[in-house]
Amino acid sequence: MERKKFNTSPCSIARSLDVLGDWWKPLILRECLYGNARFDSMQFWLGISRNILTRRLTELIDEGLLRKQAYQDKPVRYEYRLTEKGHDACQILLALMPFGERWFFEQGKHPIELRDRKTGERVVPMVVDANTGKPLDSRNLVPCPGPGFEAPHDIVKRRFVEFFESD
Amino acid sequence: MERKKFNTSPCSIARSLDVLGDWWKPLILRECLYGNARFDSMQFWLGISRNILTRRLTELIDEGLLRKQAYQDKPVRYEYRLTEKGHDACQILLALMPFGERWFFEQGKHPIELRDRKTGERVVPMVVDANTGKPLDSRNLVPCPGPGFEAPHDIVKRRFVEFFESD
DNA sequence: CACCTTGAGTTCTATAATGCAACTTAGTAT
DNA sequence: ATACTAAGTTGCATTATAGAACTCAAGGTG
Repeated sequence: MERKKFNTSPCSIARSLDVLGDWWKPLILRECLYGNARFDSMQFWLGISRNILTRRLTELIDEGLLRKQAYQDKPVRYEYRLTEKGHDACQILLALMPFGERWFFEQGKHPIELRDRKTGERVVPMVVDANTGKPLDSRNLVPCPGPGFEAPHDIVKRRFVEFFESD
Repeated sequence: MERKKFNTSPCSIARSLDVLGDWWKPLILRECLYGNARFDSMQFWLGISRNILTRRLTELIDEGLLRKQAYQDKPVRYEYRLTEKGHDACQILLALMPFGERWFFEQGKHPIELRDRKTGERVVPMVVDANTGKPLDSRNLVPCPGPGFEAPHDIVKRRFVEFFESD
């Protein structure tokens, strides 16, 4: 059966996952972010099958995260570059880093770190509240219907009753 | 063929994806975060197949993101709760939200928003640099070998030459 | 000129994962 | 005695994935 789609789900997380929710796509974006933008090179460093890489690249282009650009003619050769949307998606990669560093490597033994391109200063991604600048703890958060919430009332009620009754 | 594993990759992103990199696991975590912690209810709201849900839940438990807890005996019934690691993984869900809101919903028409459990204040996740508190733009970042980087020198060189030559 | 190499894909095949529906099991309610 | 609920299992048809081999166009080499 075909994979379930989330592109009509009333949830930002689900819709984002529809575009990014597999193992390869975020890693392909990582390679683009790292400046490794060509087919064979990506294939080598990722260890991905070539047919799968082809498919993922066209999906990422269709979804607007990458664009294909020729870097030479005769023979024409392409590289894949991040669009603005693609760069925005990299925020999610940045959020993956501290989680991975914390749980899968010894303290202070992370294999790769980020630096500012100009200053060379170390950069450590962290998720905060945009309004207060304070770190977020998911234990203190509750989901609420936003301005775009549309659903039959009984469903809403059922859903949010469930949200709030459980603690 | 069996899915490729990234759990030995020297990359925090790849290792994180090994645990979270599919469509369902982050959504299951979302349901737990939203307080929707029981099998049938999850299955209903997610629209996931029951056998897949079973498998994903046991994987999430094995990976230490969830724990199974009985909420009644006779008959014994369970709910799934986030561990500390699971709550930490929710940071990634938080990072998915602004991306989804920006690219898949009209401005100001997001269906769900987060509020502080105590104050009720709206909370908007954002990825910043932990040191400066400034927002991060992936265009200004370069990856560098970290303290835990271990690889034959020629590989390192090839890899990072590629990193820096581009652009 | 015949052959090799490079970059970027396609095609083919065996194995694994997914979605769907139906079935199980233990205890409770009518 | 039958129905219902929660939490799964089982079986089956359809897809997706990994891996390897093949294609194609252009340039370089002996």
